[in-house]
Amino acid sequence: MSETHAIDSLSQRLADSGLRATPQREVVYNVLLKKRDHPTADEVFARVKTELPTISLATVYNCLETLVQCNLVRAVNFERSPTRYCPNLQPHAHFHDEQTGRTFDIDLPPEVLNQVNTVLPHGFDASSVEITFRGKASSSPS
Amino acid sequence: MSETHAIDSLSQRLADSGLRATPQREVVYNVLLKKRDHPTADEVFARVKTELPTISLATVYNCLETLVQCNLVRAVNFERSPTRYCPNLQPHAHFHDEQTGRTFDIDLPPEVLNQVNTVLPHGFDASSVEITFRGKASSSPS
DNA sequence: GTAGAATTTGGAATTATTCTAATTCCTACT
DNA sequence: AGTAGGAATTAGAATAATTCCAAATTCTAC
Repeated sequence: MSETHAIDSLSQRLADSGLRATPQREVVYNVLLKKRDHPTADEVFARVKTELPTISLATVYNCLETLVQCNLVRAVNFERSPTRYCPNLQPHAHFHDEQTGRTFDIDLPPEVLNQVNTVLPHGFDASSVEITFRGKASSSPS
Repeated sequence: MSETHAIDSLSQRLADSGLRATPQREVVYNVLLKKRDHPTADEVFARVKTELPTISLATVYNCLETLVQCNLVRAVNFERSPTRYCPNLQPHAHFHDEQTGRTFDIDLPPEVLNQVNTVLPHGFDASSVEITFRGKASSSPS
């Protein structure tokens, strides 16, 4: 996928959501496409500034959020909300209810855990896995 | 598992790591065992204060970190480090190299994704799943 | 009992992010 | 072409979560 192509799809996506394709948004998106090392907002800010020296950090945050909303970018460590603690040491996943903010433990059968571990290529040695669902919990146990 | 029992295992675990069993650590741990709703550090602080009114927030953070290190507690939203962004929209997991701090995309075959989704009980409607490995990446591509 | 280490404390500092209000930029309409 | 009104950007202040620090306290071992 050429960069220009990608930018076209950016304009398209933005337009679909009734948003404008601005230079800032384009440069932010390009920066993400060019070096796919999961940069932080600060790192994006630094890279974008070489092309748009007057851009502000707030704009970078705005653009990133816009791109996430348009489904062009994923935020990897969501949850700027505080770290949560749980004493359940059995292998389990978490379900985060987006409406209530509550977090539920979801039992994780060994065979599922095993299969998940098979996706790691040679050379990746995982000491832990975290599986987090997000969505709506309709019937809510305790 | 009775509470007393749990506290015994707490002393044990702490001792194993050459750490002391203090009232603060015990109360923090008990608070986590008593109400398993994945509280934040602030919430733990509030609950602990009813029993130890003079405890400080810094101590709560210290105790929580100690408990996590002793493998008695899991931190659910690790990563107090900044949110990271990636333009890869294919279903994929992430591998976080604890030594270098780098994050790698790990391809996620549909059948694995499907199996992961089967763990959700009735009433949980997930709009997204996040799978994050942590560990050591020995051979490191790109 | 006392030295030395571990722990706790309160407050300051830091970090990531969001808010705010003012300005600039577009777009659509005349 | 000129302008009203909304969208986007900007800089800096504000906030929230967490960590740091230095002093006081508490243990533990001798």
